[in-house]
Amino acid sequence: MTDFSEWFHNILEEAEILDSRYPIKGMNVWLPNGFKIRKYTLNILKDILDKEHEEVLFPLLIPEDELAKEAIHVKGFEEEVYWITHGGLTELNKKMALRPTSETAMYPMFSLWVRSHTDLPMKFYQVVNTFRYETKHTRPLIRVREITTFKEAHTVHSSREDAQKQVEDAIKIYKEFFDVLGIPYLITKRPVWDKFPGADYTMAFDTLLPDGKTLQIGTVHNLGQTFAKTFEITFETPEGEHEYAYQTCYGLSDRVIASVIGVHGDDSGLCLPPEISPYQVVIVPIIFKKGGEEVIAACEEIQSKLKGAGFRVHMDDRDMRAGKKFYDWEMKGVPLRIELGPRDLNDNKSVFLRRDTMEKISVSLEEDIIDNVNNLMSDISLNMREKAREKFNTQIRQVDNIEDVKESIETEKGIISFAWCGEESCGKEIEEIANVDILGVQEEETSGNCFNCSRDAKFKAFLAKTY
RNA sequence: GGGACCAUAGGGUAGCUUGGUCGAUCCUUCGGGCUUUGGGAGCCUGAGACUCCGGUUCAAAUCCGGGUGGUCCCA
Repeated sequence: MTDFSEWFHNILEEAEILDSRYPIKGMNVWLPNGFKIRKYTLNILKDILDKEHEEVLFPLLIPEDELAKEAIHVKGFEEEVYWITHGGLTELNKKMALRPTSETAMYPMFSLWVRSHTDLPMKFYQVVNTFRYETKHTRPLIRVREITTFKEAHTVHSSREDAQKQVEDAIKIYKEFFDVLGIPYLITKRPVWDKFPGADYTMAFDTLLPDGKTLQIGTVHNLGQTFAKTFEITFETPEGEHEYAYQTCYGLSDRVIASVIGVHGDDSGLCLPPEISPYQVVIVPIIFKKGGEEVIAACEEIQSKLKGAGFRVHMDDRDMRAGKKFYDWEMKGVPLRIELGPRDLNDNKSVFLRRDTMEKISVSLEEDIIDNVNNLMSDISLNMREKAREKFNTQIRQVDNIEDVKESIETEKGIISFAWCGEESCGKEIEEIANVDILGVQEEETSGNCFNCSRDAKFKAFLAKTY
């Protein structure tokens, strides 16, 4: 994978994930295969969220005055809001925004819903499309004008501690989710100048793509009482007082799919975790003129067994050469391929090929195929996760001198950890010198001095080239 | 925020500098036919393109301006 950009662009098309030729910059069409990956991925997330959250759906349009209410927040988005100015030929009295995110759509309603401390906590999420007028270089799934899959959760609490705990819970939820997908991540607290507009602080998940640049794949914000004050979200305490609520919100987007593709993919194409692969098993019958029926019958039997056990199975009986089918399904990232030909049938066996290792395994047809496939699937998941994590870890390294950063990042890319004082002016300086972004900090005990300004180091911090 | 480059069949490209040879090249893809099938088969046959708007010119894929879209670099 010498040029990730090109590889990524090609694989989206070849694996029929999405069609980026839609005639609006930064807007793409989900194709059936991509849509399935998206669907199964969402199912995993929803299963986790549904334990403690309620799913809701808010309107796409936000009236101008609501969007403008929270000054800091709106400032953060003003350059990239799409506006609806007309209804038919009539110019609207009040413009309406296409949501860039839904705080200002939801919170006026929260203000109506939240009355008493007994209403709290409230935990909602929705999966919607959001719009941002990107003027720079867009790229499918990574930087788009229509985020087609924005999963945003919003919670309301009666105390600062509760909100704080929710942030931790949200991080746990996202960890669990990314672990299922085998996507490694670095969790940091974003620097103040890079937090969500209006938030007290922002926790973020970053992963690494094959070109050594980090991709932000999830964020968790503690909103404190900022929005509650703006939108008058108050509750009555047990003592009969009225207090502003405490809020959090956290989100994931299409970038999750981009990271699955980027993190696990290789020169053969996609490599999908079984959990989200549209087909988990593909059966390829090797057919000759003679004996074709027996081979097909044996394949069909395997297929129906596996389908019965709940696997997503496909038998590829297209009229082409077997080799072509092999390349095709490898490119599409199907975790397991089962080949069966007359020779195998004679020996009462079949050939398995696992996509993650490209390892061929001879499997007797007498063994319990369901157990066998089950084990392989969990093995593949596990191996993919570990392989990705290992690779990720080798790309995080510590650098002790600001002088070395620029060269280190340019030659080796990846993520650099360093001791940092935490001062904004110093941070901006580091970003300028090294031509990178500071991802954020981890708040653990740190001794020594800031590697730039030599003041006492307060944090272990991370920097990288980012998307 | 600033700058550079690019746009030719579904995808990837040649042609553009020096306008006419273009009725546009090659690979792939797609349709039909024969033959094949244990790692991208072969042969025959057919389909498919000059981004859009305007300008210069006897003549524009080719030159000029703008729109849209794409790619990259710097802040």
